[in-house]
Amino acid sequence: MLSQSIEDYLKTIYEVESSEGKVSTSALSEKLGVSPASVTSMVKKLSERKLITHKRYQGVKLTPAGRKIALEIIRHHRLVELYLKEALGVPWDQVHQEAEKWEHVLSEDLEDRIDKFLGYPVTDPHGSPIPRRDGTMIVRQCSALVDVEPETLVKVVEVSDHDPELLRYLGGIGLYPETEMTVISKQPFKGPIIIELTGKEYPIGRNAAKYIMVEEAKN
Amino acid sequence: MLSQSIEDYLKTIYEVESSEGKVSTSALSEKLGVSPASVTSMVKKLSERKLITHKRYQGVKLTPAGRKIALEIIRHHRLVELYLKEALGVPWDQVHQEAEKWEHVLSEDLEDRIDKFLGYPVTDPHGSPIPRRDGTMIVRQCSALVDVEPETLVKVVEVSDHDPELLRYLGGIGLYPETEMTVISKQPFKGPIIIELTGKEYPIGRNAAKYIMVEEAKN
DNA sequence: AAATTATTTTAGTCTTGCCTAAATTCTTTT
DNA sequence: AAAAGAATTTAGGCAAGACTAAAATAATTT
Repeated sequence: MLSQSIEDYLKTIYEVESSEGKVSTSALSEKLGVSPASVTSMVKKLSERKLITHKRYQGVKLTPAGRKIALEIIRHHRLVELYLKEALGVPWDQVHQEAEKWEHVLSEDLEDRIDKFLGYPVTDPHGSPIPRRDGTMIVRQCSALVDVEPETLVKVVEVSDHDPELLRYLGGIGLYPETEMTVISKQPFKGPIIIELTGKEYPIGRNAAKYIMVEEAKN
Repeated sequence: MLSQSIEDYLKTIYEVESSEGKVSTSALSEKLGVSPASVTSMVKKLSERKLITHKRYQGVKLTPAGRKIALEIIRHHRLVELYLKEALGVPWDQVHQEAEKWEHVLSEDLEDRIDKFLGYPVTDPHGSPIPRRDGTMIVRQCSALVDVEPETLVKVVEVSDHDPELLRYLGGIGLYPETEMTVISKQPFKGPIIIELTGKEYPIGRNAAKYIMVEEAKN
């Protein structure tokens, strides 16, 4: 059995690896809310257990074994998120923090029951793909809303779950995964991006727009 | 926030207090699967926090504050047991071990949602009463099956959840809380108790019969 | 290239919750 | 009432996982 701490590290390493490529001690320190020194010592332990590889001063990489575990945890997390929303009506801005705790206590049996209950879903409430049980995951090609040219019809693929406030705002205007919308304009001087959705226009800050992933919709 | 360990201690103290009256270090040591010395040191800590009172060599007692917490944990445990059975079809002999983990990670919000989903239930799948949110609990008057005189019609009130094997056996013969059955005879020399249930007769070992609580049914 | 700054690692501590072995205290038996 | 036995507590340690402060290394600026 792995400790909750180890599971959190592996999950976070996977996430940083996907979003930033390189996984530095300081990045982990920041994401995990733990001192850099603590990261160094845990990194040492994970290396000894062959869950990651590490070269001093050069960041870490998951081994296949480590990646498998990371994806199991992420699978738990995303299944739980969707389950809480579907079965218990938990609002989508709250599912993340609940799932942070549940992901560590989900048995295989319960995982299967939840998976079945949900009809073997492929994405969570934020549009993130749910890893399959065998440790594979289908990643959809998409770009950040902030990088899209104006006058493009796009479909929302995924929204970051890290900021509940953003999620509440987006939910409020009806912006969910699979929603189609048009990018109207990008205001100058780092101003907001204006989108049109169900006939109305809304501003989205550039920063927020980094966390909204979209794909071009065929017209 | 209380550690999982502290929550387990308080819950166990409550349970031993109810079933045995006195709560000795060794009883806790046994139930918690921990050395007596470890119990002593945790007891010291819980006393300092005013969650229990303790007189050297004389056992411990919950304070009102400690009892409140114990009942919250037990409420979580029992709600989760019932939820897993009702919502996800987990067999009644497995819900206990799952709930042992979930009870520690259930938020107030989720507790309420589950409670509502279940229609504000008053007992768990084993017939144990679910404590109310205010820390009160209704205890039903009942006696152990092993103490019932033959030729009595009884109704099952509660079955201990500590032994999955027993639960599977009982489930197999259709013996659940609220089931009515007749005690036919008690075989001599500590032999089994014979009960009749839906027209068939079944033997129940004396030891098992200690863990089946019943009340006299009005004929 | 040297100096400054930023990142990472080492060294040494702390807390929690467990352990074993030994000492104490209570209980029961003789 | 003394001895034997059982239960409890004390003493001293260990592992996990965090911390701070200081040292080492890398990266950037001058």
